Amino acid sequence: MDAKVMKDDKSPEQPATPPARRTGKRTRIQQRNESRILDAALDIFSSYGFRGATLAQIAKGASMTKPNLLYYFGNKEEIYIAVLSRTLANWLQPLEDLDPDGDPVEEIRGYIRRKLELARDHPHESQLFANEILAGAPMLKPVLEGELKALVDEKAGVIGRWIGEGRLNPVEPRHLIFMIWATTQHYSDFAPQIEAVLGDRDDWFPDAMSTVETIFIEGLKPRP
Amino acid sequence: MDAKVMKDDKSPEQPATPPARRTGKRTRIQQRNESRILDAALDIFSSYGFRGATLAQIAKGASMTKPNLLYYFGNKEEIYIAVLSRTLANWLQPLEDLDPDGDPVEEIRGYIRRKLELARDHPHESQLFANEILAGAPMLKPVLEGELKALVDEKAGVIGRWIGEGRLNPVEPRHLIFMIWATTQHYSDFAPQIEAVLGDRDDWFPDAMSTVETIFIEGLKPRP
DNA sequence: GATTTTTTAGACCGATCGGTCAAAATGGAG
DNA sequence: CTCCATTTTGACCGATCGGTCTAAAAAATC
Repeated sequence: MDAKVMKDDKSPEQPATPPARRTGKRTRIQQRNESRILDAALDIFSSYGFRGATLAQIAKGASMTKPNLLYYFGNKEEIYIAVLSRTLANWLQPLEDLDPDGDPVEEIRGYIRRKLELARDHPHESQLFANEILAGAPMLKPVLEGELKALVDEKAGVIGRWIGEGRLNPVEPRHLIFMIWATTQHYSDFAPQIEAVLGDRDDWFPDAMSTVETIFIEGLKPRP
Repeated sequence: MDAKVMKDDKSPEQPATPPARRTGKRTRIQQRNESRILDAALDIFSSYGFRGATLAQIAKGASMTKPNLLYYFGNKEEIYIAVLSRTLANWLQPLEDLDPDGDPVEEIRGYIRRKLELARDHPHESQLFANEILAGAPMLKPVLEGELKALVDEKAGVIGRWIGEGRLNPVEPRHLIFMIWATTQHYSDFAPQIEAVLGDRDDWFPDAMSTVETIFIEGLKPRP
């Protein structure tokens, strides 16, 4: 397997292979089963990665037989790519929302909050990418070097300008972005560790948010 | 597989099964091969996790045949546990070095530096734990709830005392520790992403260190 | 209700998985 | 060199992997 997420620009979520009725549209059964498959696949792939996941697990999670699963997606890699693609947009959205014309401190506070809420509400999506990148990002590398790098470059420029105007402490903008990714995604990716250390309380969000916010905001706000 | 790293306290690194000569000591060949196996296993397990890794890969990495590998370790899980155990000490060391009697800001600066150097110099060890935890920490959970939780509780107490004395800004100490773990380990675990975004320059350390240091230190230093 | 299309699943396939075994090769001590 | 413990390996095993094929069941169309 090697690197080709997001080939077709049209029909952003259509899973390639599955049959199209004589009347061009997709059946309700198709829609239901495809989304059930992608949901189950996200569960499994996000825990075990591409190699560690098995079609049997995914089929079971989607409450169907393995051949039935392969009726909708040609092979394992196709499912994996479909899951990655479906998740990619949500993944990039919060950074895209960083507004160059907003107040620097408030924009960064908002970005942190959006990422942390994403970590709380959709941990599997974060874990999916974590597994992919740990394995060397074989499928996602082109995206990282393309779309992601472009987006980071753009937003790093914005942050750099804020710093140049003296509205934020001088830091390397790209590494600031990495830090925000790291701290927020940590609450998804290392959830078992956090639960173990905190003692399984699932109300970590307020403390996490206030601590992360304090460090970043106080760390970035220029001293008067 | 389920949860039993670190059962025997004596002989901290002895891989259980392998034969002991009539004269009690370990052969040079044993030592050489065992360490080659553990090195190779770290490479593979850290990329693909327990399930995704194969004995054939590890054997190839250790330049031996698969049955030969299984002459030294009884099965896959035994190798995995041995690798986790060998890595555990280094993993916990930096936090243990946090000195309650030191200057709070300097202690935290030192802790960040030690963790970031570890991320630069031994990325595979970080990735190994990342994979284990992403998979739900099936083997490591007892360690997380035991040793790790105890260590974090202790050091959180220290940080809490510093905060009580007004020597650090008020944050939740455990989440501060999580943040430091997250930001530093990020440079190991997400290395492909960082390289992709930065454009493959491998001199990220200085910028990373100064940015991380600025945010944390300025974020924690009480305003006069 | 008949017919055609879409969906489902049982049986099965070669490849690879983790692991075994017995026999050959090697190493070290006398 | 001899002898015996240690190490190495080729052949092999059942289970599971991703994936195929075919035929029946179920929907949709007429």
